[in-house]
Amino acid sequence: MVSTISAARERVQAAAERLFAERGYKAVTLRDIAQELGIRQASLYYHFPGGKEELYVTVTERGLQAHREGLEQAIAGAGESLEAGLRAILQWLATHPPVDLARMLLADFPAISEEHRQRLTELAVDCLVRPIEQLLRSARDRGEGRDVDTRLAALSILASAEVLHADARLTGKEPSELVDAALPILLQGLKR
Amino acid sequence: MVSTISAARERVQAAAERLFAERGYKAVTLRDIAQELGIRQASLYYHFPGGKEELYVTVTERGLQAHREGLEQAIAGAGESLEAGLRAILQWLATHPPVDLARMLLADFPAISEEHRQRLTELAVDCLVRPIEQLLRSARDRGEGRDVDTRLAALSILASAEVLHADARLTGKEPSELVDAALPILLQGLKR
DNA sequence: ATTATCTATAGATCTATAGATAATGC
DNA sequence: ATTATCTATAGATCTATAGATAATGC
Repeated sequence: MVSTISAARERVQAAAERLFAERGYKAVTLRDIAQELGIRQASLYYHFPGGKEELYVTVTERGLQAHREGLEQAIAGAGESLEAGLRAILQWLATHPPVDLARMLLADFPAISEEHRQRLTELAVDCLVRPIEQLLRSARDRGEGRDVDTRLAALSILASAEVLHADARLTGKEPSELVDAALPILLQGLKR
Repeated sequence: MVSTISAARERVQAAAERLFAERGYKAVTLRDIAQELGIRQASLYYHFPGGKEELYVTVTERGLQAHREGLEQAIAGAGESLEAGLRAILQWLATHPPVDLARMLLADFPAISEEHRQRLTELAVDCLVRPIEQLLRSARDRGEGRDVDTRLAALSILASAEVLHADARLTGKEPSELVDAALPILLQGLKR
């Protein structure tokens, strides 16, 4: 049998992914992660001999790929309309671990080794920005979307989704409520 | 004479503000700040006896208030049009220390003492979100702006400005170029 | 024998304190 | 005398390693 990924290792990854996504690399200690799991900090080295950096790189890679698949399926499942696609994207992002791309690029990635940094930087763009750009481009090609800088637009959508997390946390509102409120802003803009 | 703020203290604040804004509270060490200034870490305690937290709180407060004034003046100086106001806001944000509101609320503020946390949270909303909301509300009242959730719209604008910093860093583009590209997306939306 | 934990601890890093030093201003 | 630095170092925290322990599976 192909080595099954142990349930314990899986739990470690899930806790680490949530904490790193929320607070970033430096603000999360191995002790925080262990505490969340009810085990000792040193026990994490059984599952991740490479320590904090290996754990961070692993769950970040995994999280980015999950976001890519989630975004692609959300878009695919939403049909042809730009509005439906965008709603599906926001809904996905609002209900999964937050992505603070600016923090990743400016704070988290510079703290890890050169070797991993470069790959993660490319992966982040590939998994997060590209699927959204793709949606915008095909909407534009269909004549449904305006002719905008798709890269910047994708970054704006991502960043907007990120503040939905913060706002939901701060105000206690439901993410799906916020998605409904944010969608028309992105679609139709601020100007009458 | 009212005690002049020493030039040395001012330099410390400037360096700290830049680093904290870029990387966040936990990712910046006092050594980083001192190194930037060409002095020893312990020397920072002469200017900020309260240590790292006092330094962070001071420069964050100051930075937030500078952003409030900058945003208000940018809006006031831009005249009546929503487009001009929004361009002025983006231009200000793109050319001053980045504001990662989500990171502040989820990572930085939870790491400082309860007492300062609450005040900074309110101040952040007051200095960043409120001026932008004000612009959107008065544009709406003039019939120039659409009827959107101004809080969410303001958060989106802020978040978009934040990614401009990251994108400028990553691609080497000029912030003002990015402002010109981002503006129509925010104003007119993604849909045709 | 393998899996998954534990305790104990070394070593690195970081914050913070104490006291010395040098320059400038009265 | 005041201002602004320095060196030295204590104490806390964090990452990482070594080796012990207990449970389960063959």
